[in-house]
Amino acid sequence: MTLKESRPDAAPDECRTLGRTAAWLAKQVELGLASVDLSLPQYRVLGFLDGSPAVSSDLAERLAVRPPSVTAVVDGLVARGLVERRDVVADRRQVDHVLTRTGRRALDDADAAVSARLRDIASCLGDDLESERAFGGLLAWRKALRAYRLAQGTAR
Amino acid sequence: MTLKESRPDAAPDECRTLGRTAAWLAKQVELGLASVDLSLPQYRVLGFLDGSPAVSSDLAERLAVRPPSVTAVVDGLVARGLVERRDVVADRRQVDHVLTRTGRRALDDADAAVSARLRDIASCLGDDLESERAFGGLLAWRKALRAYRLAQGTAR
DNA sequence: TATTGTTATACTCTATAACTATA
DNA sequence: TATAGTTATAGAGTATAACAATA
Repeated sequence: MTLKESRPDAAPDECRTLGRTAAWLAKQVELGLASVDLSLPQYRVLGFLDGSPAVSSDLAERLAVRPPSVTAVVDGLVARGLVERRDVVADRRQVDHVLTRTGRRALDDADAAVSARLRDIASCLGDDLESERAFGGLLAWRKALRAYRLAQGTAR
Repeated sequence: MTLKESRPDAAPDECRTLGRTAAWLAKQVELGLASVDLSLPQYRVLGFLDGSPAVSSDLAERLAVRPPSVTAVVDGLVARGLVERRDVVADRRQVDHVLTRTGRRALDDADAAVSARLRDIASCLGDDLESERAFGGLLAWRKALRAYRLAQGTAR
């Protein structure tokens, strides 16, 4: 089909450029999020806050950004009423972040929008088995990212 | 092997939040790119220019951004000597973009850095079969994205 | 003194609107 | 008149450095 696929020894090359695929996939996620007026960083924050609240330093570590970036992203979410800042009584330097009811709804909408777009794209494979391979791969990456995070946590 | 065999009624929820995984994976790609001082948009441009040159409008369409964003991102790459702008003789309004030798090297380095990080993460799965499922999934997404792009092109 | 988070500031990526050059 | 791309400008996300409040 393409130039690369027709070459006999293309297998190593296919793996080498797999990061590009992840980069394009990320753009598709962004496009899906645009329909619910959310950015990728905002989506990550909401997703992390889903389940339990978190203080600023937790967010910075898990989002892999510096503290001022957390402030900036959360500012936007607070302004829209999706996240609420709360004082921490035990240590008054810290700030807790909780998902509001509106925030939960926004996250649900975002999940739906992105899922729909991913399904749309996967459906272009035509083959159900191949499609399952795509989503199964994403499940594997979720598992891997969790394990990786855990490993980083213990190594630190 | 299939998604639903592990837990009977977990599939809907697991699929619903799969976009979050793509979002986190994107962050990991960004972190990998940081080691070669490249951003996700820059990486997309270099990857698209790999193989053949492209005029600005082609880039805008394929990157899914507006024309001024192309100018901005390419400005940075031109300043670093990774991309070269060239006049198009047939239509002097257009501007062609080609990867320089330095740009090719930067792209190779980026591919290597991102691949290494992805392998690092996948290795946390412990299981080689599961790891293969992760990378196989990414291959499926690459195929899907190509098919999707093609479908969009014909539909337009 | 050390730590937590914010403010000040700057750079990149994104957009829209207005403009230039060419067709 | 229409099209390709850039410039002007603004907003979001990122960073570093400096600061305030608290431990």
